[in-house]
Amino acid sequence: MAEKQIKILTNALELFAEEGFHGTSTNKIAKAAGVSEGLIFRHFKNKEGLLNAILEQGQEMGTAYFAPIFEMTDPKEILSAIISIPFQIDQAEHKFWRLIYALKWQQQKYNSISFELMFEKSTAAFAELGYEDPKAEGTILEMILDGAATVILLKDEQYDPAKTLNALKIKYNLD
Amino acid sequence: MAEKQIKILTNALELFAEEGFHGTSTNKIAKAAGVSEGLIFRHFKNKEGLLNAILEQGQEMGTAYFAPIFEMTDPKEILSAIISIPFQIDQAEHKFWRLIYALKWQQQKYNSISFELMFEKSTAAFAELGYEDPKAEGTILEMILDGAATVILLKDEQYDPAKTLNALKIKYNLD
Amino acid sequence: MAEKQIKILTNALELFAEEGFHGTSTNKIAKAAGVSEGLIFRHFKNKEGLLNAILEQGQEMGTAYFAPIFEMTDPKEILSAIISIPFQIDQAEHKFWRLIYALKWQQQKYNSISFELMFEKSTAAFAELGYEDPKAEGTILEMILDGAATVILLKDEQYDPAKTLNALKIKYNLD
Amino acid sequence: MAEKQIKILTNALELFAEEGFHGTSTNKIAKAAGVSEGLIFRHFKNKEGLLNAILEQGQEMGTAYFAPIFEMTDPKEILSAIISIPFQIDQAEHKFWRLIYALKWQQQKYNSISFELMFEKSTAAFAELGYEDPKAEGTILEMILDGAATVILLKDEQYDPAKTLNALKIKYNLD
DNA sequence: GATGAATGAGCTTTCATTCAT
DNA sequence: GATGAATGAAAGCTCATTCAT
Repeated sequence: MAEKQIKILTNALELFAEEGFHGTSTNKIAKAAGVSEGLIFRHFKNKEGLLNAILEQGQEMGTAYFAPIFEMTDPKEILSAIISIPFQIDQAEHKFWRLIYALKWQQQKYNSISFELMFEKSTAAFAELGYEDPKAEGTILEMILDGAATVILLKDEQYDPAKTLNALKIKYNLD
Repeated sequence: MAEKQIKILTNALELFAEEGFHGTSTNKIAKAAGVSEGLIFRHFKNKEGLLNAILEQGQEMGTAYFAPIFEMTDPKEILSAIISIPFQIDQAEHKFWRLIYALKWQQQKYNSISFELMFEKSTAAFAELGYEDPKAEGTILEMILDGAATVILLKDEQYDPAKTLNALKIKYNLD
Repeated sequence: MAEKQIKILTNALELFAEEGFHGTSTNKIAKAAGVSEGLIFRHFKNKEGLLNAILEQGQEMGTAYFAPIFEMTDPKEILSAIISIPFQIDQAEHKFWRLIYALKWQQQKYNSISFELMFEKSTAAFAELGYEDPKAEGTILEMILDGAATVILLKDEQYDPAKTLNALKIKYNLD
Repeated sequence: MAEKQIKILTNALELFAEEGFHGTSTNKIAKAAGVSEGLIFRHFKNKEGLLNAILEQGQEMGTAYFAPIFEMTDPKEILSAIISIPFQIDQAEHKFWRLIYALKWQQQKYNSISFELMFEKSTAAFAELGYEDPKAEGTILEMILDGAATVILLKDEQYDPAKTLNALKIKYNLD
């Protein structure tokens, strides 16, 4: 991929994440990337095409988190892994996940299937561990994941990730 | 407040919640409200003024949830009340909260102070109940609230609120 | 004439004079006059009707200056009277004349016939006094009148009217 | 400068001069220039920016008139040169000066400093020539310039420039 | 007479997109 | 590949004007 193409992707990601898809003009992206506005359309055809390119590129990032979990069998290990996901987001991926979560609220189209699968996986794990209402537990875990992502992505500095994750694992007897 | 003014507010809320602030044109709002486009600007001056009017109007709704909690003293009662908040959102308020949560992701300006205060209140309650790391517990509770709101507002039909809330309370010995 | 009607006329005159006809909105006039916007149209039918009302009202002011001159017969007296006109504009009429002169530049429609007549009158006077090129002298006098009005109406404070008028009269042997 | 950019400037100048800044819509300018309306804003950012561009471009025209005068030393030559200025406006510059003079009446912002300097220069010349009240004479000259410009720019056809200028010079013993 | 809600046309401006170079 | 001029549609907003009260 050409250098300028990457610059467009990077800057578009950042702007989309911060100011929303509709709130970001192609003009602004071009200026941020130090590139002519026309070039965006040579590379991506559409503004929406640009968004999709960002999403696809991030897809791999997502499966890197999820794939290993789907191969686990020990329920405690599974839950521990799932619960740790949001706490592992590193600085480089921050903007991408911020975009993913922001898009959730804007349109239905941008909803990954991986999350659904993980929900089922966790419900099964809770069942295996003898929880009374595994489906409710799965829902709660899903909430915790969404909530953890929200807090981590929106107010990073105000909490201690290690301690928080630890307290969470204790709550599920996973420590 | 004039009848048409209310129609504008109601329809704008709905559209903003569904398609985002930037994704909703004043033209679309006017048509949805059965009103001339100019009227929007006579009543609210700005598109942003319209958003603020919606937010201010909803402010009262927010304090209705929070105010009673701030006067409670029993820690278990406090936590139980806080944890129940997202599950009490009724259909009429649904759109409003969807908008509030969507806005969280777009700019810092739209962040209520009530949430911060509630976080402190819950941390104090955890401390009083003898939790080992009250601050971490407070953070987790905040995550659960954010996550519950996310799940409730975005995929209402897929879970059983009563059972989920119950399982949550059990987890905190609040049942 | 009703009190509010006068307020509209006064404020419209002021605003038209300062910011131009097209540069002044009826909304601004209404606010300046402390009156509802609708009232303007009840009294004057049109924005242009309002302008015409101002002009007609000022017409009398104009003839007050010109009428006596048209009855004079002594050429020196005539020229002296004509030349003095712009220096006699008092504060109350200032805004009105500013509007008249500003309108000159905007459309042809607003050109008074009185000026033409005065031009002829002065040319006749110059002829009677034996000036070599009375028509050229008339043109120059017209220029001086226009120029004096321009200076007086646009930078009132920067000159001494008495001395200037005096020097002018000397130049024409009218002292 | 691109061809279309010039077309915009030329047509905007003409329209502004004839119908005023506020009386001319960008739509009308675009149509007159045979250009899309958007292009105006790509090149000039603002409607006001377009006006400024016209003014700046004309600035040079102005200094072409004034610069040589500021270097003269002979008082008679100076006065003669100053007095001739308005009579030298040629057809190509006509519209520009019409705009300049029209703007004088609308806001203070559009007032050139060159005129002030010339006023001082003429006052000094009158003093050197032994006029009794040089400041009053300077004011009168300023009036004549403004008035000449007014007559020339607004009713070009109705007078004989050569004869008028000549009569003026005689009046000042400059012939 | 007077208000202020309401309108629709038109305004300035921005936007995503195209195309010649 | 890359630019930047150019477009047309649509955006947000203002305007003069009308009308029920």
